[in-house]
Amino acid sequence: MIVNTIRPMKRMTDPDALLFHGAADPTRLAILRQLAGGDGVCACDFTACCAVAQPTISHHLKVLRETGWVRSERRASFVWYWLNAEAAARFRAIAGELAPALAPPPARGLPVLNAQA
Amino acid sequence: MIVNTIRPMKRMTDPDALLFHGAADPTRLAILRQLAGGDGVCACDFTACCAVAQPTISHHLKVLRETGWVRSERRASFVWYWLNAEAAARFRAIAGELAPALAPPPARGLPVLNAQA
DNA sequence: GGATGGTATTGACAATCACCGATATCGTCA
DNA sequence: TGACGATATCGGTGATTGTCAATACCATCC
Repeated sequence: MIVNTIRPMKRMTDPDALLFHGAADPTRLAILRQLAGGDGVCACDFTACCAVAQPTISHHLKVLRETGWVRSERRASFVWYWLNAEAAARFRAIAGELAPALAPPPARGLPVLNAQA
Repeated sequence: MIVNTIRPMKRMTDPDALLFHGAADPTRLAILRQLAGGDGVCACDFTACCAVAQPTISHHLKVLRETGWVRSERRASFVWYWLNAEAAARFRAIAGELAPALAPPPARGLPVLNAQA
């Protein structure tokens, strides 16, 4: 038995899944899109794009930071954010990995295992 | 005021965020990777890749179906799954959109709005 | 028809999440 | 130093999620 009875809480062990989790929210995706447009965005300019309060924006920026999507830097009273190039590159790599040839036709064989239908 | 006090439950309005939500789990990402390798995988072959019970696999397959990642087809007692080419293509498109030039250097200007630091 | 095996659904539970108001922190300016 | 603006953190709440056991569904075989 691999799974023990204590519910081992193994969630989000895959760093790529964590990357997806970072982008899997409308507000965060809007932030990422705004960041992709330019060379850096002030935190004060995110409140316009999403209909959420300031603490919520700050929370999502923290999630994006923790999932590796963005990096930040304080300048005077403002905090600037920009896309982390490594995360974007990794994202592209996964995209290429998941869609190697975009093969549409389904197979016609038998299952690999338990093949005694 | 855009946000009313009743917490309008506007989650997951963006179809792209929904797509990412589908892949934002280690088990589901493992399933997607297994699907990307071949021309179709029997549901009975997913239990090997992830240390979860059969109902959990079935649940994740349902999520992947609902988020547009996979399509399925019954053949005799087995159910076959394969990657939805449209979803993979959409993913590639967003990945390219999020990483247009991978510009690393941060900006040095002032905020677009509220620019009186 | 009955047994069998693969898959989906149901029900329940703990963990996580998105959200906000209130408040704290930090930097600038007068 | 004190006021002020920008951002982050804290505490709480309701919704969603991942997981499993039990069970139902469906197709095949005897």
